[in-house]
Amino acid sequence: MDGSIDDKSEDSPSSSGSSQPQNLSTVVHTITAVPTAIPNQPVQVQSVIQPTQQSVIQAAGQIQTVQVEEDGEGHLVRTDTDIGIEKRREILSRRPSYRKILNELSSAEAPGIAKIEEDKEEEAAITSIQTTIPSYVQTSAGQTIQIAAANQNELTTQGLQTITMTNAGQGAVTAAAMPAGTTIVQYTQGDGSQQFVTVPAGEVQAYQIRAPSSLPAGVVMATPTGITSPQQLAEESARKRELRLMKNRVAARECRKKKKEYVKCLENRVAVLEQQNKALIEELKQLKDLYCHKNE
DNA sequence: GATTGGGGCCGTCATTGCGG
DNA sequence: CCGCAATGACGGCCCCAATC
Repeated sequence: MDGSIDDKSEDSPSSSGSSQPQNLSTVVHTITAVPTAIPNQPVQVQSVIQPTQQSVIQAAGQIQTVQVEEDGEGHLVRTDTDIGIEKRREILSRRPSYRKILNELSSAEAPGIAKIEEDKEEEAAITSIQTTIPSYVQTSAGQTIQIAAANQNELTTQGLQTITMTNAGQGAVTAAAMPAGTTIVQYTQGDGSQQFVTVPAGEVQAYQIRAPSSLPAGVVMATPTGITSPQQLAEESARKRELRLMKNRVAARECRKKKKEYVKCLENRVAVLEQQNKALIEELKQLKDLYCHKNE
């Protein structure tokens, strides 16, 4: 009975599996406080609803004003009248997005925390390349095709440094490993790692190179036209697999990065809330003293 | 110096939810 | 319904500190 808030719905974000349906619509925050310390009337208490990672999507960072009522046993019970239960259930069933969560957190408070942008600039950079690539492919007859960015500095900062198409017959590094005539699309990521996508022999001219907006920065996808033989089909599926793995690799990297930022953000938030809690306890103590002295 | 246990990072696979 | 991005889970690798 020291005025501390006993939040029974609190749960660690990582401990809740995303596949389990959440049944957290009846969130009751029981606030154990000394009844005599608070006048017998509805009290405005600042509480943060953060029962699971799912709810964090909507609730994290929001200091929500809630109604608190006494339950007859000296406990002050919060009643969630301001959130529709159905809507809440719907919200809770959604899978979390660290980006969304972080943006919620940073917009709700802590102006110092930078928002994660939606990679619009990266996409813009890629788009500018994709308009350039086809003309290179069509006008050059294999050999080595170097595509240099118009604005090298910008591209470097956006994660795409160079894109080089090399005829394996001339390629110094990959010639030994690839069948004669195989073409490799090489790209370099912002972190310096290099990735390759193979293009079967004789298909260089038949490819349209495009960079869909869904691809991560630095990825150029080649789409074959008119594949007929089983070998080509196999190569195509292998290539698709490579692309999928590559994209997933990048996605996993991004996801981990976001997750780390999210955890850091939460830790900061915990620190802030602990401070607030301390201050509130202190204030409560002072008010209590004041109230007692007045009655004497 | 060899071994071992923990922690971090990475790649891959499976799953889920969303948007077209 | 399908394709895709996001994410959890898992295993492998590497590094480091502690112990023998």
